[in-house]
Amino acid sequence: MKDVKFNYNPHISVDCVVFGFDGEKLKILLIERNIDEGKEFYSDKKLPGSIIYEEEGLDTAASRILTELTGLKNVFLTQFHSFGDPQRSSNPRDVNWLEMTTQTKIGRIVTVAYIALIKIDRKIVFDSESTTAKWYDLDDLANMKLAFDHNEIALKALSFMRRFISLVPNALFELLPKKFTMTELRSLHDIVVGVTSDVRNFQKKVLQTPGLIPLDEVKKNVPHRAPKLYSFDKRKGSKIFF
Amino acid sequence: MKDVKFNYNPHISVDCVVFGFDGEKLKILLIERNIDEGKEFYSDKKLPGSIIYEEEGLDTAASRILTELTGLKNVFLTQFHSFGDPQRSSNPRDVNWLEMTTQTKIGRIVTVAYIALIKIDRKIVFDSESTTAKWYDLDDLANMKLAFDHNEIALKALSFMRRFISLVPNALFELLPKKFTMTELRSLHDIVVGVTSDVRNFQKKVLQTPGLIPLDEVKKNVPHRAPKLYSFDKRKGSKIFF
DNA sequence: CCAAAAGTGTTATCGATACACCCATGT
DNA sequence: ACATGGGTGTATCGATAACACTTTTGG
Repeated sequence: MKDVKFNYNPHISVDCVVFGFDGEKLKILLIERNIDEGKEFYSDKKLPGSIIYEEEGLDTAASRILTELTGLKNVFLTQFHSFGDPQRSSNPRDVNWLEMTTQTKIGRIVTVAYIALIKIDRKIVFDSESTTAKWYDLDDLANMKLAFDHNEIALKALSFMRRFISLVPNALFELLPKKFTMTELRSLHDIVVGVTSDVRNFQKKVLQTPGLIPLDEVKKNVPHRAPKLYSFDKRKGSKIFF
Repeated sequence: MKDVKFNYNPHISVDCVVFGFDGEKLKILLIERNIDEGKEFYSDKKLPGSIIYEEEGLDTAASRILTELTGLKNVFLTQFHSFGDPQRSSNPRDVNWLEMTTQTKIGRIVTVAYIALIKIDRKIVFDSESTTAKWYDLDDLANMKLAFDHNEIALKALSFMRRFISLVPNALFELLPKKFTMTELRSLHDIVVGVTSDVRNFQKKVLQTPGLIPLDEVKKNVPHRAPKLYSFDKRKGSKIFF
């Protein structure tokens, strides 16, 4: 063992990259951060996250964060990567903000990042204890400068999510409302995987999915032929989870 | 922000699950840990790992650990999961050992785990500063009680590795010597993926791999027909890495 | 000459792809 | 009646899977 001191004081945080789908585009949930800089307010965005509590597991921390933020429980949540560049929390604005909100002297932070997939139609409480969250187009990410290295985290989350969906397509249903149309499913799939599927072939394949249930019901209030609704029974779907 | 104290003192470690292949079986590299318990010595095994240094990135820490342990550089190394159960480092034997070797009071530890794939024939320095490492059959893992939650980590590493190889089969070449036979490649592949491939079909597919070079050379000192040798040029292989 | 593993092609089956027209509904 | 998206089947192609005998070498 080298003569190295290990008594510095790092912190561990969990951040969640929360994805949604509004029927047309992929969305990401971001928190607005307002910083009082004396002469003016500075405002930007960040991923939902928190330093983990002393006796808290990582998965537990991630679902706590989501529940505090959105009021939702039983959300699809999976860890995907940890970020520990020593410089990642060195921006003075970030450091000040952290020490203000935590009331603690903060040195280095290692962040364990999670992906969450949520049904955007579930009514969400967006004002937990003075933070506000909003959905943003994923496409706009490139033009936003998020706090810390959250741009990098979100990008990596996106590429992980795409890979994950190709591996476990059933996870797509986490992003759709309980009842959805074939077209919704297909356009979501195509956006995520980055292809344009043939309508008939897509349908053919999807109808073989165990757990997919065609309902005796059509979507209402559409200005054309009403599309059939489907739902998905998780317990019957094959789960190749981790 | 809740009224929660964040000034407890966690530590972050990086552990490496190092895989090798001896021509027949998958191997894992473990470190022998000897604990002086007063009346007797207790000895068990653990994954190679270390608390990260104060100014060290995660990937950097992982390759430092590997270099210190084996003398190897440029090893295939990829992060796969972080472990942060609050109870995971609560075994008194583990705590004592940690505090002895680090000379630091250790509370909770979050571990970022990596997978390494190495060519078992590269000559390896196994005695770095009083630790000894050895290759063990992966099959024997179930019968060994490793330190901390290292059994769990190793198991998860294995399942990650299998999935990873199915996705990026080229990574198999990281486990083979520079020159290898088709049979070696196939049996390695079959062990990892858990199938038994047809000899001819396997050959057909593999020969299409960009970067695979048949050599004008055969393996020597075999008690039967000498098999052809192949090598693999990484730069020409398609890399769907992360 | 015997044992042991290496090397080598063809056929059948299954899954993936390409493709175009009529239908139901709201305005 | 028309505009808009919904719904449906067949034929081709390519990839994967099945399958067995001859060759080389060392002992």
